[in-house]
Amino acid sequence: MSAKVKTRIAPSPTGNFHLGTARTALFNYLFAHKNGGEFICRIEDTDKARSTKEFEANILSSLTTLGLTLDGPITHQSERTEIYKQKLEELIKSGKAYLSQETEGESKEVIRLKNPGSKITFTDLIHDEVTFDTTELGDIVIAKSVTEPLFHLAVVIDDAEMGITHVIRGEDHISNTPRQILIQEALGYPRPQYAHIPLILAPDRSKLSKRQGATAVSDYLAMGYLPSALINFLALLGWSPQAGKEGTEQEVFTLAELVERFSLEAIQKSGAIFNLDKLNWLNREHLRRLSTEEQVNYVARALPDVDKNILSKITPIILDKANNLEEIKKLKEARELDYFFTAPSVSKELLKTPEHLPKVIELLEKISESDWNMENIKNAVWDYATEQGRGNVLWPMRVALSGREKSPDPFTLAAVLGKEETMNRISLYYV
RNA sequence: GGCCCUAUCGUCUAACGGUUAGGACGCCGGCUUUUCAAGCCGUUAAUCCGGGUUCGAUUCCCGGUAGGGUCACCA
Repeated sequence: MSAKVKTRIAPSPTGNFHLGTARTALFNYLFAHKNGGEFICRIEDTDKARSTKEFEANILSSLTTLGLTLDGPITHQSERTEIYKQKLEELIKSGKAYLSQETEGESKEVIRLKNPGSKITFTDLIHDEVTFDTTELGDIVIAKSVTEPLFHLAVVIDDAEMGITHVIRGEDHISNTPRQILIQEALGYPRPQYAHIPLILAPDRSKLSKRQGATAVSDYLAMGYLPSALINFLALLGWSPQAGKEGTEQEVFTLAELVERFSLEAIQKSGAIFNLDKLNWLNREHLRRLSTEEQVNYVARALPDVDKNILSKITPIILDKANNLEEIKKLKEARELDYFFTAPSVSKELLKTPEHLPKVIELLEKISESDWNMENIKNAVWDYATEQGRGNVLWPMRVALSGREKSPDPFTLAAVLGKEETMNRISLYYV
């Protein structure tokens, strides 16, 4: 009989929710759900000096926004000193740990674990057998005092007491594992299954840090990356849906679809570089899958001052040009969107062949207000444009409307601007 | 430096020991109802090196090299 699968994410609130932690959380979530188990969160706030409530709030809200729901209450290590104290006393009583008088620096007492000094081999679900010689570790410090447990001790006690069956965490913890197993054995706890996932790397293959740019999930959320896109991207970083005979070449997934396909076997052994190009592509893909209303609301986040009616007309055009909110803001700052709101002033040179404009006006005049749409506008000028050379007619028409060398096509522009505004703008250059 | 982990296109990755080494992003090129973008199509591009084992190694073993992680009274 095997116990029900239970996984956890154990962030310490000493910084905003990191991309790497998010991916670890995702893999824990996917594994638990795939196996009908539970996924929970434990806040590791034993370092009172560095932990803050603000960071904790950032971590929790990021988790929620990403859709990584928890299957149990959130626990705080700071509230569990009683159990640590009890276990610590137990260890000391049995002689497995002892009070050690430190002579270096200020002299005071800490609690050390008596290290039997053996080789420890554990099975890692991703790396297979891993062996460490623990002799060189010495007697490790497990607490500053009976009421001040250190990381390794707290982790071991909590994982065991909370019934964690699978410890899925970053590879940076792989060398911590033997010392935790030592504590585990002293306490008589069973050993959970371990899976150490490779790290996320910066483009220069170094550890992803603030130096190379944003590392917090909340930063990416603020830049307009959709939670679903972020999840999708993180999943593909180190895990492959192509592996195995059930493999697929599909790349765009929802969280539910990821749960369906996930397996630890398909996780890569080596580190993966964070590739912004791919994230942008995925964000676009997820943006396209949003409903029209959701898309308009999305664009509104970057253009809060724009009238809703206009916004709903230009949303498809904007989403054609931008991958995220930042890019939309840039379009606005570069005045690329101005022609949607105010008539441009256009130089005669840019119009190239304005002599065709009178005819264009004549043709457009025949369309009634109620029939004013892209299809009809195009039909109205198309034959004339084809006859005169399309560029000769379409170019000045488009430039009169946008004032720009580059812009959406004239039919789209005219439809968005409406009949009156379109006629006014073109009439300005009536020769 | 000790210990540990890792090594397929630029990047993310696929390939029961037998494949023209596949897909995706990006790049480059082409197509389209002017331009830009989008879209569609296509091209370019990889098994770190050296030894084994084998009829046959991307795949298994050993060594080297390179990269990463870790060596706290942080987590």
